[in-house]
Parts: sequence; structure tokens; C-alpha cells
Amino acid sequence: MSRILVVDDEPQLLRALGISLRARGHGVEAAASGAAALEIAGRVPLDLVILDLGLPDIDGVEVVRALRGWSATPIIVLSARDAQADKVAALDAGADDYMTKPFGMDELLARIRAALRRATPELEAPVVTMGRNNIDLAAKRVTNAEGEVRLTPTEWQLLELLVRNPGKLVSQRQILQTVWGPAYTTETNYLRVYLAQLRRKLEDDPARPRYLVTESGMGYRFEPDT
Amino acid sequence: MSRILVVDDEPQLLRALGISLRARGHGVEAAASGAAALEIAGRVPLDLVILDLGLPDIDGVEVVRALRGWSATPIIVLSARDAQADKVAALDAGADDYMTKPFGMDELLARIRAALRRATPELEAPVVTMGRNNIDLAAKRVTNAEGEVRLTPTEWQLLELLVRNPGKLVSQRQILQTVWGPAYTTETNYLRVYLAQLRRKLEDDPARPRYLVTESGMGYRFEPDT
DNA sequence: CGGTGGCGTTAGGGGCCCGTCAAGCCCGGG
DNA sequence: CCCGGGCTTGACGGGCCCCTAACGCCACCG
Repeated sequence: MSRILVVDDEPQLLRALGISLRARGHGVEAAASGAAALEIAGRVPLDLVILDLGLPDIDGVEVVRALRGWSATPIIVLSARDAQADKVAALDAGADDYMTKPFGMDELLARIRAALRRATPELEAPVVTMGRNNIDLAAKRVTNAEGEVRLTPTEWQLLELLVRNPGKLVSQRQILQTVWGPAYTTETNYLRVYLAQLRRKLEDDPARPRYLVTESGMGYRFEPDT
Repeated sequence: MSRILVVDDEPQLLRALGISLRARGHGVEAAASGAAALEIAGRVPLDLVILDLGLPDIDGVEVVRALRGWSATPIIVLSARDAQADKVAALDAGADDYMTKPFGMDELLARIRAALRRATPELEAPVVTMGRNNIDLAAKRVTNAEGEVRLTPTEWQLLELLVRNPGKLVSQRQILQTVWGPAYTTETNYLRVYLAQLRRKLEDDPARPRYLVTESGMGYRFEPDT
């Protein structure tokens, strides 16, 4: 899966972590000193470094600084020291996370997952799919194979509200209040008109809506596919 | 600098954090409930979310999950609960970091710096092409075959904001706020005038803009070619 | 079978938003 | 003092969006 370097001078922690990580499919490199760590980091490409600050040779913060000189690999620092100044120094030197010993293995593994998750580019924008349409909430645009689907501001607000509550029923009152304002909670005509426009633009068969569903007498619901 | 949302139901922490962050040049949004947090996150683009789990309405982990449904913004979780299970749940829901209350402000600020640092790749191609024009963001210059295109400071700020968010819609409010300042969020005339000037200088056919696109009633968008 | 309430659909007009132009203002340099 | 570039302000025309209202449809029920 990923390649992880564990730097610690306690053999038992090294062993325990190695077993846990390997069991999850990661490749594990081990080092017991700062010099060894830097040597390995320069030799093999790494996805994550777990670094104990209490090393026999080099000060851990210096190791972080040296690594940051040429590498952007995420670094999780472990340390027996709990003072704020130590944490600030390590984080500002370039570390991504700081855990104080003793720590729970579950928490460390969770922080490792978090670090690896955000390290993987995952460049794809967070996009909601709706049949053949892609809804990009960040860019505020809807596209499909034929190009861009043009939505008016009101149409977009309505769609956004429903899509941000996938599978959940949104009451007419709630829709009217957030899209048109608190003074319009009885103007249910607006809903009918704009839902129709959205369905005409986005549904394959607007007469038989599959994604923008009506719950009669209650409200509307965005139904994500499968 | 960066735009940060702080979610907490303790007014004092909200105030203290707001002051510290604003003093460092960040824009700060505040919310006291999960619903308010989600509403703000949907309205303004954010660079970081600081989220207290002990909210009066929605469970904090649910807020994390909801945000992750459409947003990749880094999330730092604050909580009074120290159990490993809580940390693992929040981190696996998509949080980037987890701090237990009470915490030191210096450490929190250091973790905020770390989160913002790794979020901004900053090595984006400093030169963007826009038809026959080359936009050098680092040198703040626009050139084409005929030489340099002279832009006024305001024109450049506007262009830079749009180009730094390629494909994304930038609201009129946001443009006015970042280019002219918070007191000018209603002066939409400025936008019309300066967009026209930019298009006259940069677009092949200023009457039919291809790169600096208007989204009526919402804002503007820089459309990179293919 | 006729009434009723809720929903879908359509079309048109008024008004808002945007693009454009030009004149006035501010300020620093010649 | 004048001058020029950049910024602000206002006016105007056109296009598009929002609202509105009317009608048809369906389900339900007396």
C-alpha cells in the first residue's frame, strides 16, 4: 500500500508498529538513529515518516528540518516531552502531527490513516453525480457529456440545498426559508416552478423524476443513485 | 491570508481564537452550532475549519462527515473527550487533527500553521496561459506576442483572484471584499467596469468573453482553456 | 361521479442585472 | 501650476431571470 519509515530507538515499539502496519499492507522501513533515518529517506521514496524525537545521535527537530529541506513527505512526531514549546518547535520545523508518549496504538494508527489520506493527491474535486450530470459544489457548476448545464442563481440554490442533504427529506417550509427567505414560507408555487425547471435540465425523463423526488404533502428529496 | 471557520459554543474561546487569528492576518468566520457551521461552509470558501465536537445541536462527528461529503477543507477537531475511540471516530470521519481540551493556545496555533502549510501546495504553475496571453503570477506580469500588457493595480488584483481559482465561481461579494475591502461589498459597479477593462485588454473578442465569464446574479469565473 | 387539494407545466411581462461609455475626481510628477 | 493615469460615479440600453397566473392532471374521498 504505502511505504512508511519508522524511526525509534526502542526495539519494542519498532516491532509493534511494524507488525501493525505490515498487517495493513504497508511497506515498513525501520531506523534506530537520526543518521540512519536520513540515509534511508534519501535512498527510498517514502509516503510517511514516523519519528521519535528522543534519538541517540541527532536532535529530532533537526531531523525534521533536514528532511523538509528536500522532501514534502508527511511526518508524524512521537515524543516523551509534553511541553507546548516542544510541540510548537517540531510542528513549525515542518512536522505534520505530534503525539506525546505514552499513546494509544489505535490513535496512532488513526492519525497515520489521516496523514496518508490527505497525502494522496485525490485531485478529483468533490463532485456529486446525478445520472449523466456531475455537480461540482465547490465550483458551483453542473456539467455532462454535452458540456455545461446553465443554471440560474435560484435554480442553483435549490439544487444545492437538496444535494447537500442526500437521501434526506427537506420540507417545503425549509426550502422556501433558505432559498427565498423567511417571509416566503407559504409560496409553494415557487417550488413547483423551479423544481420543474431543474428536472427539465437535469433529469433524463423529467416527467418521471429519479433524483429530484417529490414527497407529496411533505417536501422534496435528492435521491443519490445506488 | 487564509479564511478560517471557528465552530464552538463557548463565546470566550471564539473571541480569543478570533483575535489571535485575525492578528495574524487571517479572515475568521464564527459559528456556535453545527447547523450554522454547515450553512457558512456552504456559502463562503474556506481554507480551514476548527470544530468543537461538543455542539448543542448536531454531533460533531456528523458535521465532519457532512463537510467531507462535498469539501476537502482541512478540519482540526477540538473536544473535551480524551478517549481513543472518540479520536479514532473523528479522524476516520475525515478530520485532519484532534486536540483534547484543555489545550494550549500556542500548540493550537502551531497545528493551524501546520494544517495551512500542507494545504497550500504553493508550487502551482506560476504562469497561467489565457489564450495568447501568459500570466506570470509570481512576477505579476502579463505578456503576449506583442509585448507586455499593462495592467493597473486594481486590474491585476481582480485578475489574480480569478486566475487563482480556475474553473471556480467567485461570488461578487468575495471579489469586492478581497479587492476593495469589506466596506465595498455592494459596489457592484466597480466589478462591471473593471471586468470590462480586463476583457478589453485580454480577451480576443471582448464582447464574447471566453476566459472571464459572467455567471449572472452569482459572480464571475476564470475558465482555463480545455 | 363530481369535488377537492396538491402537484406539474407553460407562457408572458416587468424588473433587475450586466455591459458600455464618458465625465469627474484624486493624487503624484513634471 | 498643469498634466496624466488610475479610480469612482452615473446614465442608459438590452437581455435574461424571477414572479405570476392559469390550466391540466392525478389521487383521494364523499
